[in-house]
Amino acid sequence: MKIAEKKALKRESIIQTALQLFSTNGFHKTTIPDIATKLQMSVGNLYNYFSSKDILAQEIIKYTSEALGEKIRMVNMSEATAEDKIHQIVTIYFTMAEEKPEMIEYFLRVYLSNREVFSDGCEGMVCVSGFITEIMIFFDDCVASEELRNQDFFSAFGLFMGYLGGMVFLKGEHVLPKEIAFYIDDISRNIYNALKA
Amino acid sequence: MKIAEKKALKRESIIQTALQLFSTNGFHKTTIPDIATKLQMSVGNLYNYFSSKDILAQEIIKYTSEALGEKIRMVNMSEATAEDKIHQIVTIYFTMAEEKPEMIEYFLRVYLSNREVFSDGCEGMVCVSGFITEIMIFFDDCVASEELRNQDFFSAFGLFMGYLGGMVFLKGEHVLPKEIAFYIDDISRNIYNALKA
Amino acid sequence: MKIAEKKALKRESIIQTALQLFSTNGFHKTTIPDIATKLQMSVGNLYNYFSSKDILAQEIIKYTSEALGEKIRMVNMSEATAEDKIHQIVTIYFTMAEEKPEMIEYFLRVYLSNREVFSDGCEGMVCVSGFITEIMIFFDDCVASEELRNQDFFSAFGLFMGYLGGMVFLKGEHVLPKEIAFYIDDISRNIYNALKA
Amino acid sequence: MKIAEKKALKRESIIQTALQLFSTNGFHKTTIPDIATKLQMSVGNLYNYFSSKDILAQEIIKYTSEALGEKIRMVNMSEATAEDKIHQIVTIYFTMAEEKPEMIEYFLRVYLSNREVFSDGCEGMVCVSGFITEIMIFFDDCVASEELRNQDFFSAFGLFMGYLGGMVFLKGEHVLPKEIAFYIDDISRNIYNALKA
DNA sequence: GATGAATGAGCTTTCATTCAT
DNA sequence: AATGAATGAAAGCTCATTCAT
Repeated sequence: MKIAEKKALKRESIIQTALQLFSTNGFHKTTIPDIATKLQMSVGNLYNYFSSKDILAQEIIKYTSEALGEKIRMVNMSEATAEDKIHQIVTIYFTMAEEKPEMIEYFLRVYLSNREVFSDGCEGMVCVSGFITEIMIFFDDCVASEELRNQDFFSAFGLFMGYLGGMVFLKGEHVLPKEIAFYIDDISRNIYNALKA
Repeated sequence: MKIAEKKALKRESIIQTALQLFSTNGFHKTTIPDIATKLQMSVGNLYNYFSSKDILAQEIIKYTSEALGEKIRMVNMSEATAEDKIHQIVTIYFTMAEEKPEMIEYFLRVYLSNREVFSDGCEGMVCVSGFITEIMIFFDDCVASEELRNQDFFSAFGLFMGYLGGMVFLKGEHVLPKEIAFYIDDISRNIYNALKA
Repeated sequence: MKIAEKKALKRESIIQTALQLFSTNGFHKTTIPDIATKLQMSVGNLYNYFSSKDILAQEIIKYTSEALGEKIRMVNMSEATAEDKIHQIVTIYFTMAEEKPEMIEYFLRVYLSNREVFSDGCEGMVCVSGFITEIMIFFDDCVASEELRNQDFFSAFGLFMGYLGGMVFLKGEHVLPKEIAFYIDDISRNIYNALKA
Repeated sequence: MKIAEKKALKRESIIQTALQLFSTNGFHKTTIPDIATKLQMSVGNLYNYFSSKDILAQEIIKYTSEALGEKIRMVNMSEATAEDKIHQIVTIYFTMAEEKPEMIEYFLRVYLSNREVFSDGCEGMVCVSGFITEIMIFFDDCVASEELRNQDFFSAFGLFMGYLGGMVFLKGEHVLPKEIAFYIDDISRNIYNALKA
């Protein structure tokens, strides 16, 4: 294996470990030594891969947003109806919340709330554009096919992002009386009703 | 003025100042000296009112939840239609986000994301019950009058809380192309469509 | 009751409460508010009786030394043999350690170890002279009657004070396998053997 | 020199410096910055060696107890009479009080009196077992050879520890009219008389 | 005499980052 | 590339003492 490849692999393993720790314990409660220890790596070497804790946090949000966006791209490329696509997106989101909760939790507990960490380097929403772009494509397509009502994109985006994020937050607080998967149908239907033409 | 009254007033002024600083700069980036300085008060004296930074944060979320819940109680007590009530709630929320943004931001940037701060003392959602209870009453009433479809409460609650919170988050990120008030009608309509019978 | 009397009574109740708290929790771990609270008294008022925490600690050691000295004075005034007097003193000391352990513990845990507190006001051993004086009289009497060997007073005093204090320390550490009273005979005998003519 | 060796050396130099400061100024009056400054070391780095001030205090008592125990082990291994061994132990103790007073003072002024510091980690007397064990061996040997009277170990241990400690305390208070060495013969004789068969 | 809110210096501890090896 | 000892500023919190009421 080439050196560059090995480096890329290690870079990704750092991202994944840090992602998990940040999500679970919070950005400020996770220390660089914590991350290094879990990786069985020295702190000094970690700094060879990411030049600061903030930069690391920013790379994680890009990575996560890209991963989520990629899944939604599949939906966009399919020939399904709007109603069906909504159901698929909700399913993807909640499945991820079940199987890789750290990704969604990172949005909620790290990105959302540590403005100062992301202000230099993630202005606007550039670091989450991977995800937003796909939602935008989905929405535009369905408006073009006259399945969804034409309205300001952010009204629709806020619904998706806020609703799904909110449910995962409630899950994280252990206040949901049922498994998150139970809500997929209800929520898909609510979203479709809200947006349909 | 009685001493007890003066103490209560000072207590509230601490809550309001801390609320603003926590919302703006984040919980971990706001120090006790920051709060004391802004209040022209000594650090030691602040601890005569709140025994720790965490306790202060918890008292703030209770205070905020109560204040928001009270406004929604007005709506619940009115004789309006479901569609109208939704519009009123959205208006209240966005008006508050415009006029007292720190309250909503506190939910998003402090309460939502610093689990460890609220885990001892705000288990479940007891510290935000003031707000949740009113949303629950609103929803139950409208289901009873057959204006809204009967479904799991959390599916509906997640929609409200998540959607509105999401929009305010986007506002805070300065990515919304229009004033937040502009979205009131669209969003009310979306929510009503999502939930109507 | 005269005002002066009331004041004296309150003064003594402060001494006793502070004595107990200092002995149990240590000088530095006991706060003035702790003492005031236990006395149901305001901190401000406590300062009307003792002008500082250090002064209070000094008054306590004088009080304690006086109380202990008084008991030994009884022994000195009796007509008993040296061997008997030693037994009586040991009994007094261990009985006190059982019934009012805070007095002995105060010697061990407060007076012994917080030099800086007693350096201004209790130089030499003036604050414990009440106790020392009586031991000195006891020793001189028994030497005069040729029951005890004549030797440097401090060699004898160190034996008494150190031995008895050491046993009470061991008691406080819960390492003694028996009740402290069990050791009275052994220890009296050891001391008598050590000092007898 | 290996890194591990250098670390061990530094660890010991911290122990010695802290030992001296704690003994002289008391545990609560000695701050971590005081210790770091004297070592020309940063505060943060000191915490790389000892995870808290309490832990440091505990390591010191173990170290001191071990050092003292080792000297007494020499006596135990010699073929001397009981009377002679007592004289040797007293000499060792007083010589140390003269030459390395901080070790003895640490027992008296730090270990003896700051119970809360040692309660978690030094329960019973485990942290001073190095010293106690040797005294126990000395006593058992001399009882076995019928030179000393058989009695409860703690009666004998309290005599040694308390008497010697008491004398060093008096020395520290500057109330002894003579050098401490002057008392060696008297005290050895008193102890021997107290314990002999 | 009595109150307790107020002060603020000072404490222990943490942690992102650097750099000699 | 890899190590981890070292730095030091800054955090949360405490508490003896004062003083207006």
